Amino acid sequence: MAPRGHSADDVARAALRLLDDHGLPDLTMRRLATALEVQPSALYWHFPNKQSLLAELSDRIVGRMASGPAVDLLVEAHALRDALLAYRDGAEVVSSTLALGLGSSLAHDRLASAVAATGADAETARRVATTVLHYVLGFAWHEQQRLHYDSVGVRVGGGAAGGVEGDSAADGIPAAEGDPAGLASDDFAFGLALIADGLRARGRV
Amino acid sequence: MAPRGHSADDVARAALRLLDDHGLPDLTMRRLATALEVQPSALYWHFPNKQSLLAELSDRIVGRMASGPAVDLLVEAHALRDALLAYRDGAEVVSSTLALGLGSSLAHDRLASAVAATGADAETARRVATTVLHYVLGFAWHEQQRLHYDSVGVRVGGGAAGGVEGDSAADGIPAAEGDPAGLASDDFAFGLALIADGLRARGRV
DNA sequence: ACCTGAACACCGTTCAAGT
DNA sequence: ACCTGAACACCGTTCAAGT
Repeated sequence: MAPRGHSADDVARAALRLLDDHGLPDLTMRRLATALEVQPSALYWHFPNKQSLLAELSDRIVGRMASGPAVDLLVEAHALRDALLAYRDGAEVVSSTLALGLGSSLAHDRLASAVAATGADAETARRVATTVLHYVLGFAWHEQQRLHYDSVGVRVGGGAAGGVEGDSAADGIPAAEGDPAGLASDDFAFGLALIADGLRARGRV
Repeated sequence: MAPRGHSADDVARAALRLLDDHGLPDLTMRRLATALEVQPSALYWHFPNKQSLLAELSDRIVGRMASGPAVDLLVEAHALRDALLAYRDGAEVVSSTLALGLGSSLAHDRLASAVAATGADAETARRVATTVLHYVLGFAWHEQQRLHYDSVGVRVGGGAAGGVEGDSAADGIPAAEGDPAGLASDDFAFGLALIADGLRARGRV
């Protein structure tokens, strides 16, 4: 019953479970060690540091995108969003990992392939993929954050006083009012279609 | 000489300086307190917690966008990027703050105004602004991260082993090869123009 | 109004040593 | 190959008390 002899895969799977159950702030090396019934230091035999563990989680999350050939940009973008939303705080994990230059390039590669399939040159495909990737990551992160503290009921107003005399509304990003679980999807599809239209318009010129 | 009687503005300014000089990971409440020659607990008289302090910094960074009427989407988007890049780790601070639903909506508002100025309805303006906002934040964050560890010389390769048998290249996001300080700007303008083209194409339909 | 002192409950990481 | 034990150098936050 006492589990001795963990693999790196065991660690990553336990971490993914901890992430999904309790969120990124609670995913600490110490809690993970407790979940695996080992000392914190034991984790460093499997991963050199926490960031490389997060990169592994990022790859597993993005890995949920289908493995067949990428043919359609909108399909791939939606698949990426679905993958990010499949785990609690998934968008933040992937976003941060990619921003650090870590993690696999699977998402970017699949988006670029889909663009290239329309006849675009490689450079254009790369750039469009970058645009869509940043859009999807940013949107999903924001969306996931709202889903989370909507469920907890937390909602914060303005910030502390400051010298800058901005008469900012200080209401955070203008919320998708009410957000009956469909509005966010509509907004997501809108932005995506906008970019796709831009790509098509480019083809006409 | 001994500085007694700090204001919230003093704290925010010192924090902004610490951020710009040493980066977000080194911006701790304890280091900030040391810089101000007070005890860490003193900071909690001015800000209820670290996140609200970061939200104030976010507002000040975004506040660098011009205060006149917003007329052009591309101009506003570039102004936002410039504001984010003006402080070390500025994109991450603003990105995280907005993802948490904190900070002012100045950036989104200005982008939306610029879109509305082209005759678009308010709903479309809101959605386009959201699309552009996420794009700019994601792009700038990624760009800033690379600028940073390019200057330090850090570059990381693949992740730790795992169960998922992905043959991923594990080289991070395909870099803007070489990156002679102009490529990133070109890529940024490309994605932006793509979205703007999409908006125009929409007008034609 | 603004701050100190002291504590609480944590972190990530290293490293010699064990089996 | 995989882990323990113990330590190092930190964190954010609270709160009574001081001036």
